[in-house]
Amino acid sequence: MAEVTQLSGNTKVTRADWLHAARDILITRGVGEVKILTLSETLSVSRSSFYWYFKDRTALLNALLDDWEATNIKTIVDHCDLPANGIDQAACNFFRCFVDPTLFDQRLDFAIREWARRDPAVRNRIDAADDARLAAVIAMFVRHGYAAEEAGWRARIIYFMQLGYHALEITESMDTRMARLPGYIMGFTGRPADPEVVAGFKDFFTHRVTH
Amino acid sequence: MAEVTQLSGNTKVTRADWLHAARDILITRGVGEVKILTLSETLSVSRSSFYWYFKDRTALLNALLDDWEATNIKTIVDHCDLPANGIDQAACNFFRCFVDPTLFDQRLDFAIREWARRDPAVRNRIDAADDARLAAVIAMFVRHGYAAEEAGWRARIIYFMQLGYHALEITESMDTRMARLPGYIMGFTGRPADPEVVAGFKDFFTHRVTH
DNA sequence: TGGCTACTAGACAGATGTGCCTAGCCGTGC
DNA sequence: GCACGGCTAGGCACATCTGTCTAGTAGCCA
Repeated sequence: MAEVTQLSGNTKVTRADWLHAARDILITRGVGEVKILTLSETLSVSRSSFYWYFKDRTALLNALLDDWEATNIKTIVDHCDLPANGIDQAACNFFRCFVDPTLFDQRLDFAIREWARRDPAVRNRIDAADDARLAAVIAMFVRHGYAAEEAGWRARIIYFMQLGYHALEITESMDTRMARLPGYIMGFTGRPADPEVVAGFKDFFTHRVTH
Repeated sequence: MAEVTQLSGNTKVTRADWLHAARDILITRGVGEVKILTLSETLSVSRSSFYWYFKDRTALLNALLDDWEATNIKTIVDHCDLPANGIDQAACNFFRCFVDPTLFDQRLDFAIREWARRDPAVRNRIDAADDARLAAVIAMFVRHGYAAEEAGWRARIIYFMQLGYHALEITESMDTRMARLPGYIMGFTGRPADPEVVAGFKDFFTHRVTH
């Protein structure tokens, strides 16, 4: 919620407030539930005030889509491009995106996918996002000595599996998930994981979450 | 659409017609778009006629959920339990569900998942479904000589990856998908696939689709 | 002080959806 | 041949959401 006292004039909320509230609803309830009436109630502002900041509901949705595109693609691609000593280390870099919600918001990603089912324009944009991400993962495997073909199916397994994991929205303790990490790395890369690399990832995770 | 001429009395559509139309919308547009008004228009029937077959909209949605539960869990569990000479064969049995839409409707499964985000009761039912399916896949690996722990993470990789694959709703030719099959089996099981098994699966696929 | 700008409130019209009620239609069976 | 029961049509009341229009309000600056 905005700091009302710091706003000039008669202003009660900002454009960013509308966007933020809309994003929350998009994630938790889906596009169909992103309603100006509901948002105005949660923001305690008149509904008609919305039209000062946005032309109409579509303009709001487009802004949400732009925000998603700007962050959720780049994060994965960047993490795949990070330097790594071996493929186990590289895989862990990739995993970072998926255990740290500040890096990559999977719930937002799935909300967009659901939206894409109804809107061809959104469909095109998320297809492009998947292509870009998959290309980055493939390049990661190739860089660590995998042949193009093997890199292709390994990249698909690791990327699709991460998506599938979050599609389930499993509520699983991080301990049990971490316990399976060496197995996952073995499965994804075909090579056993260096215990130090595994320890390093667990370290990253605990530090990320605590603060 | 129903064979109107074969219906007795003044009947124009059956309860099954309403269900079928609702299912189509649920899959293509999501729960929120399952509207009695829309359905009545596609069925060319008065909207109020709906209330003869169903108490209200909720009753219709519950019926859809029951139908999904009755088919989409059993199919996967049954295919995991099929006899197989090796794990490559067993994996192919599992894959059958995902290449034959008549066996398992992934789009329906994802429509239910989206619905679960808004409805805790649906959430519980799909969680139970995932547990049952995963248990069946784990048992499949154990039956083919994998230790419990390895069976656990391998089952998760193969099941979550299939879900992730369909979460993307990729439009990929079956040829390119089939070309990656030996690689996928290698990745999922950790063992190379018997070429005969691969050929057998391709055979199953072409025969299933052509008729 | 008084006008300007940026923003907000509330009323209105209209679209779309639900659920209920009543009247009516049409084969079937007495 | 007529009543009955299964099914349908359309109207009514009500709720929800959108977008527009007009009036109004609070700070800023001349």
